[in-house]
Amino acid sequence: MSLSKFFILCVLLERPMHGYDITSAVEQKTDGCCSPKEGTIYPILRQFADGGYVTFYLETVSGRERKVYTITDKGRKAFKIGLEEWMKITKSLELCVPIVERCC
Amino acid sequence: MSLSKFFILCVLLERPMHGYDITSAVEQKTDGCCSPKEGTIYPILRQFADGGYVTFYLETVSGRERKVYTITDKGRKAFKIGLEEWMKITKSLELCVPIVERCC
DNA sequence: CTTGACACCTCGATGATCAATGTATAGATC
DNA sequence: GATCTATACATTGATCATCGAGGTGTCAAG
Repeated sequence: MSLSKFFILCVLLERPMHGYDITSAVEQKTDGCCSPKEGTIYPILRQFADGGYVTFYLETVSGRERKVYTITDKGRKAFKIGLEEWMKITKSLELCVPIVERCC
Repeated sequence: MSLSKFFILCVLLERPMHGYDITSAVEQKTDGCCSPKEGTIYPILRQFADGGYVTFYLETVSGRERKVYTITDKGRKAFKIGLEEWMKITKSLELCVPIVERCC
């Protein structure tokens, strides 16, 4: 799973969101390190919807139509696996912290 | 910085290594989540050498020639920045742990 | 009535990565 | 002594991920 996909699932975990909103949520969440553009997220969201990782419903807010995406159980499980991997890697990365502190 | 680049710098932080060795070190370090292939690491290592992030010397071990790569201060600094970003993201990801524990 | 923010989308180009292949040596196995 | 496996370098074309730029349309502010 790419980082973009991982973080899209991550922000949807908090609350349902529409695509445009997801972009800024991911950027915020990752402190600007991961900021997927529209050309990235819309294809991923369709993939996610096709694969059953998210569902969406249409909403019309002041004349503008939105697709609001909600994460499914399948999506949550996929994210959980990714999260466990992230934390496992974090543990071994923590050993590097004192080394870089010493050198830089 | 891609994850492959990040983890290559990470394993070189521990000790100088030759390319073939880096592959398995990264795979170990990341628990198999990130396992860059030869077609990935050799171009990156050349990029790193060109950019001054690593240096290398030639070594001949039982007839076989090796390039042993050592991380430089510049490489360490670059890794440090990546590591700080990683840890910052980890902090906000930690908020997700109780949520996925509850749901899955 | 134009500009900017919102919200969707697509497409070609670029970049990252993989899978496959090639070269060569050492040492083990048969 | 032929063959196989592991080590070690490297390149190549294919594929996948992502970006940048553009297009559509609405609404509100200036």
